[in-house]
Amino acid sequence: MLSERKIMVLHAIVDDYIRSAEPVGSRTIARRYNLGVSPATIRNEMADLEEIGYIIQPHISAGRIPSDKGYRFYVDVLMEPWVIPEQQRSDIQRRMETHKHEIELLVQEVSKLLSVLTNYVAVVLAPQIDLCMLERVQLMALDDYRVLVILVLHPGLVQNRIIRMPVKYDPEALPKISRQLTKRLQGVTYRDLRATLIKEIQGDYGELGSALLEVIASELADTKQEKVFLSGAISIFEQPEFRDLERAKGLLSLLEQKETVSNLINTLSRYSGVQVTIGRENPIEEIHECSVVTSTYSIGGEVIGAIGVIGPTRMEYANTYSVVEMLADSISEILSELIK
Amino acid sequence: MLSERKIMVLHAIVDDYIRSAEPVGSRTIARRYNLGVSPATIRNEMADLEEIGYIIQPHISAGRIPSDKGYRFYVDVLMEPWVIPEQQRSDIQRRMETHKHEIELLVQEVSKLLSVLTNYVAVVLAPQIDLCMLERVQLMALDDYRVLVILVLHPGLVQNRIIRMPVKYDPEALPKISRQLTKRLQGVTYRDLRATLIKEIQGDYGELGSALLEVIASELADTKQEKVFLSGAISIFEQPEFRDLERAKGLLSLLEQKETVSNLINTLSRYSGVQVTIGRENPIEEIHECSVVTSTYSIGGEVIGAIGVIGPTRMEYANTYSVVEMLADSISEILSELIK
DNA sequence: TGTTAGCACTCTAACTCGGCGAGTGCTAAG
DNA sequence: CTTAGCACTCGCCGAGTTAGAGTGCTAACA
Repeated sequence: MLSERKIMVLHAIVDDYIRSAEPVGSRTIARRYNLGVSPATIRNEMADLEEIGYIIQPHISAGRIPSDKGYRFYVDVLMEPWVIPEQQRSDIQRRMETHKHEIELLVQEVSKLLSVLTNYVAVVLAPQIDLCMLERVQLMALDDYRVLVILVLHPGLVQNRIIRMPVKYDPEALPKISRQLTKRLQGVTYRDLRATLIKEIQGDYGELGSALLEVIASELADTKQEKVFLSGAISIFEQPEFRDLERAKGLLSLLEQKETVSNLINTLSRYSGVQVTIGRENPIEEIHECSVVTSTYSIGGEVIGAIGVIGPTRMEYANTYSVVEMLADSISEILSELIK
Repeated sequence: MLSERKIMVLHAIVDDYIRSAEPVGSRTIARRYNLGVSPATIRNEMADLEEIGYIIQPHISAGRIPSDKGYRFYVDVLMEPWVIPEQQRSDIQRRMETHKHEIELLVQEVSKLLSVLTNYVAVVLAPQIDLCMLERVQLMALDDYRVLVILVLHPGLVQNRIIRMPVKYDPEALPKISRQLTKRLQGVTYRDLRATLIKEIQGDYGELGSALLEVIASELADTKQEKVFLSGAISIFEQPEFRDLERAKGLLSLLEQKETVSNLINTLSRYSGVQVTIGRENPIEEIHECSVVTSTYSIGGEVIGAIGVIGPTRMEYANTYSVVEMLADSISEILSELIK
């Protein structure tokens, strides 16, 4: 549909604009990317490209910039994958390995890496326990009143909570109740745990057991909000498009709403593989001038979290794409290794 | 040393400047705070106040603004404590109670409250486990290779980690080793845990025990960095002094360095009670134009964390002071309640 | 029919400049 | 000691100007 030359012109415009953040004029293209034609010819091509909506003229006496549609074409068709140098790859691997012992540290490290490697805002959603299935329940006596409840969830995540019984209890009874609970609750997702517990209160756990269940159920937070790790929020100030304070403020205040960010990344990474969402394709108005590159990561094949990068639509798509892809893969690998 | 009237003038300047962020002129003071004298008289007083360093003239044709020394005098002498309305007090209590079941959520909530109530940047350091003493060690078999290690620390904090043994092990042996370890490690601080473990490897834990100790020691993160919860970073844009992008950037990039922030708050909150640090009194250059109000919180009398607020030197000191004081007290109370 | 040079035109960004207003310090009188 | 009066300083704001970049159109050329 597009002539070879139009594609080359579009490619040149996108590349140049990503690099310089300045509207690209016909003369610049003729000079810098030698297409073998004069500026006048390029002007004609640009007029056509504008007509079909791939590029935009901010004002009449300026060059052109890509539209969302133009970026989309670039990402889908033109972009050449960027290969991360082996050296850097192993650096990254090494830095992640260092933190593999504690999931939160690992996730935080990934977030830092993402922002450093891309120079955009990085978002990492910590492994989501909501849909994890319970593998084991263990109750442990701490003292006359307090009990430590340990919940081991399927792909190797552990939750614990100290609860306080209203009356003294018999520590001897705990192992049996633990076994019973494990049997009953195995396979229940964390999300459904509370409801299930409430049903089970009527079960044959004895007086202590029922009391325990009641306390545990009441102590479990109703909805467990997903943890979000942000890095590089400051980097938006490096982008000329956020030199305008109002716009920067808009994005920053969005980023402070962890839940919104978490929902956003979850929504955008719905499909497997790396997803690129450009400008107005985004569901949130505040980032209609941003693009988001996301991917999911998994433990042992189960998708359990997501990572993403938020930057201006004028983003280094190729580079960002590769980095997101690689980090998502790495984190999956390391986490999966842990539970083997 | 200062005449009554000079104090009134200084008070007026600080109050007005905190409110308006505009240099305060003699006429304004005469009009707004009826001291019963004319602008000319006030000008003379202002000239004196400037001479002894309490106020500053940004440029010759502007009014005066307080200097760090002026703010210091205000905080130490003039400031009238702000009483938080009972209604608000109970609102806060209620919001905190909601999250008391999970320490991290609680801490995060406090951070949000701090920033909302003060309109400045809030920092909350999560309970520091480094100096907590071990109360109990419990090993739990997960499968043929993996062991769940649970460390219960003194004032009711729990750490856990899954470790993977290089060879199959005998789950039956775990309870005994748990008991032994608990006995030996009781009272050791988390910080010293690793070193102590390495020493203990030679102990009489049997082959499995020694192997376990070795793995645990190697899996414990060397230095546990303190968790920092920030809120309201966006609020700095509400402050006219940060309308200048460069300055805002400076502060924001400082805030992204969690470790620096954590050290800062730790240093400033060294003494008990609410501490106010003004402008150049701060150890970090980036916040020489900011003031920091901090306090510590504790569990059962042991100081275990700190909270703080960072804002421009032109800060609502009275209000901020009270809010920091109250939230620090509340969090101590709730946490102490938990371990009773 | 496609390409190119030339040219008039448009629009923005940056700069200059003068006037306005707020506030001061000084002086002299009360 | 206080105050009115006054000359002076300086930052801010808006208007006007200029330079520069880029365009679209037209006409000539291959």
